[in-house]
Amino acid sequence: MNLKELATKLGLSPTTVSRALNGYPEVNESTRERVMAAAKRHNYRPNTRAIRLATGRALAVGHVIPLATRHEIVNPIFADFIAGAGETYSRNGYDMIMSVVPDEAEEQAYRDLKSRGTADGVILHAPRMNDPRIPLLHEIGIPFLVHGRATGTELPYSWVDVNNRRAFQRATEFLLDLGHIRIGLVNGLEFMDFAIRRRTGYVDALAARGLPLDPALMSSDEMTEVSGYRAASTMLDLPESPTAFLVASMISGMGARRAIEERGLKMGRDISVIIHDDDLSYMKNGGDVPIFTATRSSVRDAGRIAAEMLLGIIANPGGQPEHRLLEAELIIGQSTGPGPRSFSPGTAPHKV
Amino acid sequence: MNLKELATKLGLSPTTVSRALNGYPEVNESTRERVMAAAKRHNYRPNTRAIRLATGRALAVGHVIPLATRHEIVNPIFADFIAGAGETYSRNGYDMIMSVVPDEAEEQAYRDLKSRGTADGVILHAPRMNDPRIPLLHEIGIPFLVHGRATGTELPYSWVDVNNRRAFQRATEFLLDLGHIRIGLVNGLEFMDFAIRRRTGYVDALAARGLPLDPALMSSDEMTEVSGYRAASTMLDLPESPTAFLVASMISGMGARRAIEERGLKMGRDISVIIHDDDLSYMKNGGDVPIFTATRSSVRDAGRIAAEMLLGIIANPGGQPEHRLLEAELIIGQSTGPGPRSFSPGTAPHKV
DNA sequence: CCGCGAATTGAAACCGTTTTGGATGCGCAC
DNA sequence: GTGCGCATCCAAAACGGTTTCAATTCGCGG
Repeated sequence: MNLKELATKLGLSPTTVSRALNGYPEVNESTRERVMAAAKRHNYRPNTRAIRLATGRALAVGHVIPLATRHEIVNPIFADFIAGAGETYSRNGYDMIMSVVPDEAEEQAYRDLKSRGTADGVILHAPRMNDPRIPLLHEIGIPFLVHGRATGTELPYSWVDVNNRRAFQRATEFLLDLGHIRIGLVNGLEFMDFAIRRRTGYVDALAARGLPLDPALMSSDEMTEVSGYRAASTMLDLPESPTAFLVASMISGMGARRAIEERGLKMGRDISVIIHDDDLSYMKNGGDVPIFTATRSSVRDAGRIAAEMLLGIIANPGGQPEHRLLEAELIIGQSTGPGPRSFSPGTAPHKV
Repeated sequence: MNLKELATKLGLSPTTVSRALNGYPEVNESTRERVMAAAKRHNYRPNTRAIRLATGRALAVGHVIPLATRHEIVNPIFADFIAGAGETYSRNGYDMIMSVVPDEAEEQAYRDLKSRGTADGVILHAPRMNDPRIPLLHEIGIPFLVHGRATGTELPYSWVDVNNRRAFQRATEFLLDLGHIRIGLVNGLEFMDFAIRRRTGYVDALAARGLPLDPALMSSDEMTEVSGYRAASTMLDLPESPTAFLVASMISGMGARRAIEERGLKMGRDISVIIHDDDLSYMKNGGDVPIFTATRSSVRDAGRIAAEMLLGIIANPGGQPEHRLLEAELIIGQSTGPGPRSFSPGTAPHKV
């Protein structure tokens, strides 16, 4: 059942039927009702392919995923981000199209999205420092929104990001307030923008209290269980081992916990741990009582917001770049407790 | 730059240019070369929207993801499956479109995919027992392929699946051969088809050795760290606790390990653990020496295969349903060791 | 020299919508 | 009665390709 058939069935022209269905004002209310009713009765769905061609819009948003050596980093949070964004797209009648391409084909993938008219806009994932994709997308001239930010990029662009620096700064302060002095940082790979910012937050917090930085207490690697375990193990075996950890993800946090427990220590009592929790639907940080104390920010919400912002940009391409900085909550769980300083007499705890 | 412009620039008709580019035989070789060169020079990309309308094909495959209460189950493996499938789509010039919809809108989502012409076929994820979506897709008349199988469904359908029953049967036998008699099953939710089959494998292996089933040693829940921990803890606290576990996923395996280590036991020495490993790119089971002994089957490969099969079905809609059963490997890691039986004199170990 | 088939090209229809640019009829003010 | 504005509808032209059907040219056998 297509528009023309529906029109003849109604004794109307396709023009009128189209206008009636799309809510144009120049059609008689009674006609409109008749059309609507007939459309529903024959359950007519307009052919998307024709709409796209006629309107010149793709009614779709693209996500390019390089099949990269290192894209594992994105993966765990990817599903949730997609879920949030996809929800928004569906609600607005947009399709979400995902291009999984070999690393070296990423640029071409973006170009094709534009030149073949497959997508009206794209979301850029996992930005790195000086990310070359941002100038690229500018050059191509396709509306886009970045999930995260790219340190070092001068060109303007719209983004949504978690305040990673602030989150890790607060987490560090929290540990310091608890009396911890030696705090290990188990960070993600530091060419990723978010990891750089988290490190900055950690460094700033220590500096603000006049505490020295110890390179031995700062590690950076993929956020897997194994690498979390390794980093924590190494630090725990130091002569002056840390009494607390700041860990970049839930998964690496589980590795850190393993290292701790393997040494007969108890997390939350002997060693404090704070993780960053993306609030993934399949990886909940406990129930009402969180297992880990965490800086939490829902990546699914971020996806929703990102999609909304991008649709806004698509609708109004000329506008100013928009930014949205999401604050992470500090969730107190069972993995943190007082540190050595809180017991030393004469040392007053810092004010919060 | 569109076809018509390119044609005038070449002094040819759009017809000829189209044919030249699409490899039709009735065009002079020298003309074809001229056209190809010009197309490359002006880097002409045919407009996908127009192609779709003209050919009546969507050149896209749909994945419907219900934003469900329980779809967490799919999530962790979803990213990898998608990566595999998406790779295949890209190579074949197909788009992957994902519809994230509220639970109750799932049926409508499939109908729309067909009636609005957005997709040429769909992949059905995470089938349950008597899954109603299989008759639905039949009724709609859209080519589809199921990742997994649906016990209880009589209608024919194409699928790709891991031999879950056999994998868990072998794993159980392996533990039995090691001398374990009391083996705990930490399964996924048993309305999911794969969980049913795994349980069957476990049950069959025990039955084959004439061993009794103990309901207290069989649990079923979501595959999270916490529920793995809970299930293992409960069993370990039984008067007659198990000496080995069969666990449905890497994540719940990490929970089980925590329960074990929390009790001062060592995995691989005191308690054996076998998990199922989907070989997720962001969740590797160790490096050269796997941490967990595991039944392993790459879900990314499954995605690749699924996509290829589906494209085949789309190209040849009349054909017979195709099936592909993937065997899981048994990977020996550090989490398994001899059980109590292997020490009892007079009890010969079973043959493998 | 004519006719025929093969090779090569093109004109025009088509895919199913939207959108432009009228048409038509009617009421109403002058 | 004429002109004008308004409400309502429609024919036809897009959109950018593919595909059908026909035209043209050329070589060659009879």
